[in-house]
Amino acid sequence: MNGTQERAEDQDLAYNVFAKACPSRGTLEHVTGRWGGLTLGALYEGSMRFNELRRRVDGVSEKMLSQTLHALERDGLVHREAQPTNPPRVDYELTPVGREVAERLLALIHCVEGRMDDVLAARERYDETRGAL
Amino acid sequence: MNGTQERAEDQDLAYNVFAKACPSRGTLEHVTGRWGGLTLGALYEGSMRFNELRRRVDGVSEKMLSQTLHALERDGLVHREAQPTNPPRVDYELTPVGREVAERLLALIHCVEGRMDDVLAARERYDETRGAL
DNA sequence: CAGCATCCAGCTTGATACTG
DNA sequence: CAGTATCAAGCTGGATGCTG
Repeated sequence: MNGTQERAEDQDLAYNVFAKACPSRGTLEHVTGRWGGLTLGALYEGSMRFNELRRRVDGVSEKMLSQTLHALERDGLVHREAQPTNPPRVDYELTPVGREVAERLLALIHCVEGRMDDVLAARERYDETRGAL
Repeated sequence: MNGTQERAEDQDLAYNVFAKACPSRGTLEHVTGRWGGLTLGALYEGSMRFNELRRRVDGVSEKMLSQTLHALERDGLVHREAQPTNPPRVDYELTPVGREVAERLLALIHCVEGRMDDVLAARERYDETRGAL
C-alpha cells in the first residue's frame, strides 16, 4: 500500500543504509556494534579515561575497547585528548555529532531495557510452543 | 560531576545493558546486529514476505535472514504469519513492541545517515594526519 | 516460495605478553 | 596508565544442496 510511497525517502537522502555499498552502513555498524554502542552510551555520561571506560563497559577487553575507540574517533564521534604526562592520561569524550548519535542510541537502549519484561515473556511463550512440537 | 548522579538511573531500571550478564544486552544485539537493524527497518515500512525482505535488505543471505527473523520473533518484536497454501506464503510484520523499537532504531539510522558528510570529512582528516606521521 | 542442514573459510574476539 | 603485538579458538556468515 505504501511501499513505494515511503521508499521515496530513500531517494531524498544522499546515504542509505539499506544499500550494501553505502558508507553509512559501516558507520552504523561502528555505532551499533557489540562495543560501539555501549562505549558511546558510557561516554554520554561524561568524559572518561581509558580504564574508566573499561570498567564501565562490563566485559570489554583492552583490545576491543582500543579498537572500538579508534573506529569511533576516526568517524568523528569521539574525541581523544591525550596529555603527555607521566603516567599518561588520556580522556575520551563525545564530539557534538557523537552526542547526537548517542542520544538516539540511548533512546533505543532505554526502549529495549524498558520492554524487556515483554521480550522475556515472548521468549518463554516461543520456547514453550516450540519445545512442545 | 554527574557520573554518580546519572548512574543512579541504572538502579531504577530492572535491566541494564552495561552489565555483562543482563538479558537486555542480548536483545540489544539482536536489534542492532548486522541484519537485525536493517530487518526491523525494512519491516517498519510494512508487512513483507521472506523474499521481499531479502531483496530489500541488500546483501543478506537466506540463512542470515532466516536466523535474524527467528531471533526477532522469539524476542517478540516480529510476528510471523504463515498461510498453509501452496506455494506457501509467509508474512512478517512488526509487533507493537517491535514497532516501538524500530522507531528508535530508525531515528538512529536517519541521524547517522544525516551526519555522514561530517563523518566522512572526519575520516579524511583522521587518515591524513595519521598517514603523515 | 519458504525455508532447513551441512560444510568450511575467514573474520572477530579474548588471553597473554610486552612497551613507553 | 594507556596502550600495541601476537596467536589460537570460536563464532559468523556465505555457498550449496535439499524439502515441503
